[in-house]
Amino acid sequence: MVRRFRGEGVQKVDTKGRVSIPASYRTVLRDGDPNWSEGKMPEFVIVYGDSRRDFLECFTVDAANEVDERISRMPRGSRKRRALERLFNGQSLSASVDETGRIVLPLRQRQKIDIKDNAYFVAMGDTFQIWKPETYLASEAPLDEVLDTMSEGADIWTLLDDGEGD
Amino acid sequence: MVRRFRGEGVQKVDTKGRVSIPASYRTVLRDGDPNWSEGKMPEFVIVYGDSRRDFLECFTVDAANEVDERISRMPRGSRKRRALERLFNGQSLSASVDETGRIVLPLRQRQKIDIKDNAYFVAMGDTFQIWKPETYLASEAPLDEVLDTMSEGADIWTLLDDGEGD
DNA sequence: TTGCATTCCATGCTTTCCCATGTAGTATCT
DNA sequence: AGATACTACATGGGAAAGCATGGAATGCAA
Repeated sequence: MVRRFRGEGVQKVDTKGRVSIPASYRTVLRDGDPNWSEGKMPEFVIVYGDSRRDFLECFTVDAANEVDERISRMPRGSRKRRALERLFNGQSLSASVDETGRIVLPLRQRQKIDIKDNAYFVAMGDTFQIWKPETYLASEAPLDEVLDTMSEGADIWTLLDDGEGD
Repeated sequence: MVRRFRGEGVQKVDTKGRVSIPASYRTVLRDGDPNWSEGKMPEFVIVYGDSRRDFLECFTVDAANEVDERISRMPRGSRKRRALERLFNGQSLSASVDETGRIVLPLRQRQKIDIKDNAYFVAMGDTFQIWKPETYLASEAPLDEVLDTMSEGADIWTLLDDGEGD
């Protein structure tokens, strides 16, 4: 079992686009980078996608390789495969953490998700996401309904037993 | 059957957020950590959740993996799954017991449940919870009603036979 | 030579590490 | 039984390391 990203929070983005990767994420990135060795800093993959995506999705090298592999098992030339290839190979970039624990988010990507000077990091198990804080809050609002409509005092973990459902 | 957490009680929290994990819990944490080996200290996962939660919920690594697995079997992108992912991946952190049997509760999490210098530990079978003592007492009050309504001298274990119910 | 990206250095703060102490409870010895 | 030695646990403090962040200096290219 591989170590998983955990936790969420805001990080500052300076005028040059530099952002600190939360320290706890860095160790996961390191563990997930087969090329990493003592003294070097880990690399990872940022998928930004097309205009429909309003966040950046970040993969460890291992996780990215796994996705690549799964794509390569799809029927060559199928529409689904081509769509995934465009997203995952085309609309992505690789990044490398620097000695101070930061990466530089290129202007293009910052503009894409409309980030100014704060970025919201959210762990998602084997990936993590980078959002404009306001966008994230808004996107999560619908989920609050799920919680709100649960009977008072009910334990959210009961959702685990609900099987399918919406 | 895995070993289960038992017992409850207060522990001091110092100015740095350090709290001793009750010794009896530590052995359970150790047994529930597949990565544990002689000499190392066990890790576990703390779920803090959103503003609706006023306690911290702690999972052994094994228990956390099981939850992760169950989440991963839910339909991708469904609201329930996303709510659980946010809770379990995003609003959580992993902790590691140190050589003196303590963990550090980050300031953010302490403030979230309004803990100052005492924390109340409550065993819940395969998890345990950390509460602000006063909050816990208040939350337990409703349960007293259950007992109050039982006929005088009745054995509380009869509840076990009542089946589902409220 | 102005704009942007990459390095290097600087700082305040948080977290970790290491060592120390008090107190039970238990074991050992006489 | 009583005194002494041990051990495990809960807790505290100070020093060192790590982290998030900002700014200046350097390199490079349109």
